[in-house]
Amino acid sequence: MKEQLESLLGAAVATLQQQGTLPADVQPRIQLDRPRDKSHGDFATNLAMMLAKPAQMNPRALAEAIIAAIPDNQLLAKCDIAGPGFINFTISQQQLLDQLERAYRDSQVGIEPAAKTQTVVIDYSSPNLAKEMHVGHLRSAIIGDAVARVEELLGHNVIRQNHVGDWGTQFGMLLAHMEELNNDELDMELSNLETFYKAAKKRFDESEEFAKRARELVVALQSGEPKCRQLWQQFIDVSLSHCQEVYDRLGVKLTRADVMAESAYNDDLAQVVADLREQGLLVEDQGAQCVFLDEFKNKDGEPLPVIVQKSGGGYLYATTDLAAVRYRQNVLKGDHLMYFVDQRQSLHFQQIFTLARKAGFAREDLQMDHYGFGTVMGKDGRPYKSRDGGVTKLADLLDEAEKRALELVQQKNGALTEEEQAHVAKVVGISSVKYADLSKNRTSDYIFDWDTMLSFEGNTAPYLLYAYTRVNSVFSKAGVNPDQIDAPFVLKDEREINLANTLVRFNEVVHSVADKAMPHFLCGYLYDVAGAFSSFYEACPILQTEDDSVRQSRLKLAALTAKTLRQGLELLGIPTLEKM
RNA sequence: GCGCCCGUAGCUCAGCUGGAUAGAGCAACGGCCUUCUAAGCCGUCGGUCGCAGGUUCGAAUCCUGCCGGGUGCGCCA
Repeated sequence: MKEQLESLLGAAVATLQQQGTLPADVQPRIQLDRPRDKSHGDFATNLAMMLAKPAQMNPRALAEAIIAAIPDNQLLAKCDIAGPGFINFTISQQQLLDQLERAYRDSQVGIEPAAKTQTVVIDYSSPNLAKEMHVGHLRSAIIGDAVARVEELLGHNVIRQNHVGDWGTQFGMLLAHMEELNNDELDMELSNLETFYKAAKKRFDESEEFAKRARELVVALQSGEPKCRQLWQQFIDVSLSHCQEVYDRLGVKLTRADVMAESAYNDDLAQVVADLREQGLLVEDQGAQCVFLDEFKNKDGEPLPVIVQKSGGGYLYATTDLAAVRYRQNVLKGDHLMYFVDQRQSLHFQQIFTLARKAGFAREDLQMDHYGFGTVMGKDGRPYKSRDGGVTKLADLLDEAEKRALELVQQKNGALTEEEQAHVAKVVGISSVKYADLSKNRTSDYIFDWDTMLSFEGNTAPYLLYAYTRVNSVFSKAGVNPDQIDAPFVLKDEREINLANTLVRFNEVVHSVADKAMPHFLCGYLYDVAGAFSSFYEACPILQTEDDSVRQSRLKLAALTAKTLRQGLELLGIPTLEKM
C-alpha cells in the first residue's frame, strides 16, 4: 500500500516536472508517514512543503497541484490538504478489504519478497568455547537469529555463520589441565566448563611449570601435533554440545553445520599476511606486522595499526576476521555480510572492513555491516551479574526463567494439567527472556528485570502469548477452521477498522526490520496487533453475534490476527501456545 | 587526549530518513466479570525531551559547545 502510494506520488512529481511547475532537476525523497492522529488520514506526506522552495510556490498551492497530478487510481478515497501543507491520504475501504483478503489467503501473511534477493551471510552468537555461554552471549544469539529468520522469509539466501572462538591462547591452559586429569575426572570436570576454566586458570596462576606447559601446548596445538589436537577436539566437542543445548532451549536455529570456527581459517592466515605484504600495506613495527590506516588515529593523532601478526609470529583475531571476509565473499558467495557482535567491537570491525576493501579482499559492492548491541544490565544499572558477583551462565539463567514462569502458571491457571503447566512454563519463561531482549532498541543497554519481563502487562512475551491463546480459543469453542472462512470482511465498528488497519501494516514492518536489523520494530508492531485485538475482542462479540455476515467477518479478522501473531512471533523465534 | 554509543514521565522503554497537541507499560487513582480465557478492557494523573546556542516554515530528531554516563584506543578475542 505504502509502495503503491509512493509510486503514485512519484508519477505526480514527474507530471509536474513536465509541466514546468517543478524544476526538472529536483529528485525529492518521497516521505510517507502514518499519522498518529486518525483525523490526518491513513498516510501523510510533507512533499509539498519540501518542494515549496524549489518550486517557488506556497506549500498549500503546491499541495493542490500535486493532488491534481496524481494519476487515477483505486487506492485513494480522499486527499486533503492540512496545516501548513501536509497532504493527508485516506485509503479506500475496498483497498483495505482487498489487502486483508490477500493477507488472509497468503501463506506469508501478505509479506512480499525483497525486491532483489541476495546471499546474506550472518555472523551471530560466535561464543568463545573456552568457557560456557553466559549472559553476554544472549543478545547476539537472539537478535541475530531473529534477523536471520526475517531475511529468510523475505526470500534471501541466508547463510548462518557461528564464528566460535576455539583457537586462542587460553586453550593451552585448558589442555594442560586436561592432561593432568585421568579419564573419569576429566569427564566429570568437563561437565561444568565454568569451573573447569577456573581450575585451569588457578593452576596457571599458581604454577610456573604449569604455565610453561600451557604455552608449549598452544604451540603444539597450532602446529598440529596429533595428541594435542585430539585432546583439543575432545574439549571443543564438549563445549559445542553445551552451546547446542542452549541454542535448542532458546529456539535459536544454529546447528553444528553453521559452526565455522576460528581454527578453520588457520591455514589461510599466513596467506592473508603475505597478500597484505604484496599489496605494500604491511609495516613492521616493534617486531609486529601491522597495517596503518589513515582513517583511524590513536591518542597522539597518529594512524592506528591493525596488527595482523604478533612479534612472536602468532596471528590475531584481526587476521582471522580478514580471512573470514574473504571466505564469505569468495566461497560462500555472499553479497551482504552481517555481523551481530557487541557494540564494543565497532572500531575493530570498521578497521577490518576498511582494510578488507583496501587490500582487495572485499569487492567494492560487497556490503559489510556490523550491527552492534548494548550491554545487558542488572537493576543497579551495572552489567548483569549473578548473586555471587560472577557472570551468570546462560543455562542457569534459562533454568531460573522457567522456574519463575512455572510459579506464575501454577498460581494463575489451575485448569491445566501438570504436564501442560510444565510446557507453558517453558515457553513462557524462555520467550520472556528473548522478548525482553528483542523488544528493546538493539543499540542501547537494557536492564534485565525478571518482574518486568514476566509480567502479563505491557509489551511482553506473556501478554502476546496470552492474546494469541484468546484468539485461538474462539476457534476451538466455535469448532471453526480458521483457514476456511468463506465470507467477505465487513468493517463497521471502529475497533474492527483499527484492527484491520493494524493488520495490513505487517508487510512494511517486516521489511523495516530487515532494513535496519532492528527486531524491536516487529515487537512494537505485534504489541499493537495484540492491543488492537484485545480492544476488538472486548467490544465486538464474535460468536454471540446474531448477524451471520458480521460473525463470519469477525471470525475472519480473528483468524488473520492469529496468523499475524503466529508468523510475527515465529520471526522472533518465539513459539505460540494453544492455551495457557 | 581521541573515537563510538547514550541522556525522553517517579521506574522500564518507544518515537522510523526533521513534521501536526512528545507516546506505551509499570507504579498511583477510578470504573468494567450471570455473556467468546478479567493473565483482559476502559478512563484519570504524570514530561523545561541533560544544558546553551545554531540551521529550518517546523527540532526529542540535524550542526556546534558544554555537563553527565557507558565503552573502546599495539601485539587477548
